[in-house]
Amino acid sequence: MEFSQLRMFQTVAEYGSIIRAAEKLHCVPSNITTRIKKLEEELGTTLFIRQGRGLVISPSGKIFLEYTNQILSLCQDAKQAISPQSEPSGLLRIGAVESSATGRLPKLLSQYHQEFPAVQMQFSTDRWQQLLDDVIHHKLDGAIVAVNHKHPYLNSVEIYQEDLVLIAPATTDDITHPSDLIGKDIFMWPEGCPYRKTLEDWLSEHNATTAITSIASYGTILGCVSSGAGISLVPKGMLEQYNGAESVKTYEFKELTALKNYFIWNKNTGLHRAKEAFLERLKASF
Amino acid sequence: MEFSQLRMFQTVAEYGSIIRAAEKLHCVPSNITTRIKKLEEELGTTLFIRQGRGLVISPSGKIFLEYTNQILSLCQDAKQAISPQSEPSGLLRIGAVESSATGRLPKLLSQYHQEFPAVQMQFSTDRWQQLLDDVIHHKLDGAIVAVNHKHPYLNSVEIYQEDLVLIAPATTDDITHPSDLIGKDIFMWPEGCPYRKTLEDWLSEHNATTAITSIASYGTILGCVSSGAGISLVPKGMLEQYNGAESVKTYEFKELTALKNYFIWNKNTGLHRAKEAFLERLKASF
DNA sequence: ATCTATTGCTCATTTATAATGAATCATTGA
DNA sequence: TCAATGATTCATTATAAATGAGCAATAGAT
Repeated sequence: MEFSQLRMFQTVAEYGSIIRAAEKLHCVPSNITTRIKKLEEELGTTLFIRQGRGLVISPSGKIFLEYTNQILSLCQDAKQAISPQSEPSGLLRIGAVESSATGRLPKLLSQYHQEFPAVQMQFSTDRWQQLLDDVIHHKLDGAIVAVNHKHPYLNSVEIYQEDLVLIAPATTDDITHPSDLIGKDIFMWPEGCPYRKTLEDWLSEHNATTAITSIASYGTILGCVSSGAGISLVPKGMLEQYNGAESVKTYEFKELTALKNYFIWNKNTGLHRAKEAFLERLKASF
Repeated sequence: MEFSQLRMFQTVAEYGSIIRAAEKLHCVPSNITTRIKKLEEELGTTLFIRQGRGLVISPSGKIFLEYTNQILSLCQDAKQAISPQSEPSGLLRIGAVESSATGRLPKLLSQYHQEFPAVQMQFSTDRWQQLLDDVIHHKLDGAIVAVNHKHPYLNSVEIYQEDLVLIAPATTDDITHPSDLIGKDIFMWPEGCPYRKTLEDWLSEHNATTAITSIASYGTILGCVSSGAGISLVPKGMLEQYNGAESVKTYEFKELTALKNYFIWNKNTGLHRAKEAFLERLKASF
C-alpha cells in the first residue's frame, strides 16, 4: 500500500471514472486500473463495483475512502508543520545553570509559552558541564551557561552579563582587599563553577590563598552566609531573589563583576523554528 | 513521499540507527540511507542529525515523527475497518415502500442502531420503481418492496406477507362481492402500486370494472375513506397505525390478502457487513 | 596519540515495480 | 444492430528500489 495508490483511489472515487482520474493525475488509465486492482488484492476487498462500463465505489470502498481522505490530509499537515514558513511547534528543551534560572528567565518562559502555545517547552537546570554534553548529544536544544566553551559542535552567543557580589555576614568587618578573606570560611559551588574560578583567580592573583568549602546549592550557601558562618560570591540576581538578603553585607569589586552568560546550541541541528524564536526573545529581553 | 519511506523513517527514529532499522525491515542499510535522503529532499528539511558516526532525530524530524506515527496507525485502522472479521461500520442506505415503513420497521431500525452504533443508517421511502433503480445504481444498499422484480443485478429474498384489507366508510352497505364496488369511488396509489394492481386484477376477474382515483399518500386515502368519500385497499399494518381506524369498516377477501414483501439488494456489491447484518435482523424479526 | 570496530554514505549493478500504448472486451444509447 | 464509451489485458519501456562492495568518519579502547 503506497500513497500513490491512495491518491489514485481517492481521485477515481471522486470522479467515479478511471479516465477522468487518469487525466487529473496525468497518467494513462490502464496504469490506474492495475494499481487499484493491486490495492484491492492487498486489502482483500473490492473497492469499486464494476457494473456495466462504469465504476461505483463499494461499501468497503466508502469506508476506506474516509480513512484515505484523513490520511492524505494528514500528510499535507505533516509537510506544512515542518515547512520553514509555519509557526514554531513541537518540543523545545532548554537547559540553564541555576543562577540564570532565577533571574529574568521565568518571565521570558511564560511570555514565550503565551506567544507560541504550539511549542511544548521543557526547562531544566544542571551544571554547565552536563548542559554542554546534553546540547552536544542533542538531549537539549539549547542552554544558558556562564562559560564560553569552544567545541566543534557548539554555537554560542553572549546574552548578558551577570553582576557578582561578594557577600558576608553583617557582623563581619568590612572587606576592602582580597587579603581580608584569609582565614575566613568561604562557601562556593564545587570545582568547575565559573564563579568559583573567578574568585579563586582573584585570590591567587593577590596571593590570598584560602580553603573553599563546596556547596552545590545557592539556598544553602546564602543560608550559611546570612547565619554568620562565612563568605561567598554570588550573582546579584540570585541575592535579590533571596528573602534573607538584608541580613548580609555586599561588596562589589571591579575585578569580580561582569561574568558573561551565553546561549549555546548545537550547530549540527537543522532548522529549529522554536529554538530560533526562543533565542530571539532571549536576546530581546536583555 | 511513500509509505515505505515513512516506515523506514519511523523505524530509524525508533532505533536511532540505520543498521538496526535495516535488520528490522529486512533490507540493506544503504537502501534506507538513500530513501531517507530522498524523503528529506522532498520535504526540504533534514529529518536526522548526522553527528559523528551516529544519527539523532532532528527537531523537524521530531515533529514529523508525530505525524508519521499517526498516519501509519491510521493505515492499520483503515485495513482493519474493511476486514471481514471486523464489526459492521460505515454507511447503510435502506429504502422501503411507504407501507413497509409504518409497520415493524421502526422498531427494527432503532434496535439495529443500538446494536451497531458504528453504522450510519440512512432510511428513506419511495415508490418501488425508484427503489429498484436506486439499488441497481448503488444509490441504495438495499430496499423493501412488495414486488419480486427479476433483474440481472438484483438479489431478493421474501421477508414477510402483508395482509390487505378492504376498507369502507361505516355508513356504506356491507361489501360481499366485487360487484358491490361498482359505482363506488375507489382511492388507491397511482398506477404501478402492487396493491392497486391486486385490486384491479380482482375486479376485472369478476368483470367489475370501475374507475380508481389516484392518491399518493396513505394518510390522505385513509382520511378520504373514514370521512365517507369512498373505498380503498390498504395494508393491515397501515390501517392499525391510523388513529381513525375505528370509523371504517374492514373486509378481508381471500383473493386480496397476502401480498409478499421482499428485501432486494445489488448482487454486484462486494461484501457489505452492515447490509448483511441488517438483512439477518430483518429476517429474524418476522 | 594511534588503532580498531562501528556506522553511515556513495556508487555501480541488479532487480522489481510502475507507466505506457495498442488491442480487446463489455455495455450503453442511438 | 451499430457506434461510442470506458475499463481491462498484455507486451514493452521507463523508473525507482534494493543490493553489495568499497569508502569516510568517528568514538572508544589500547
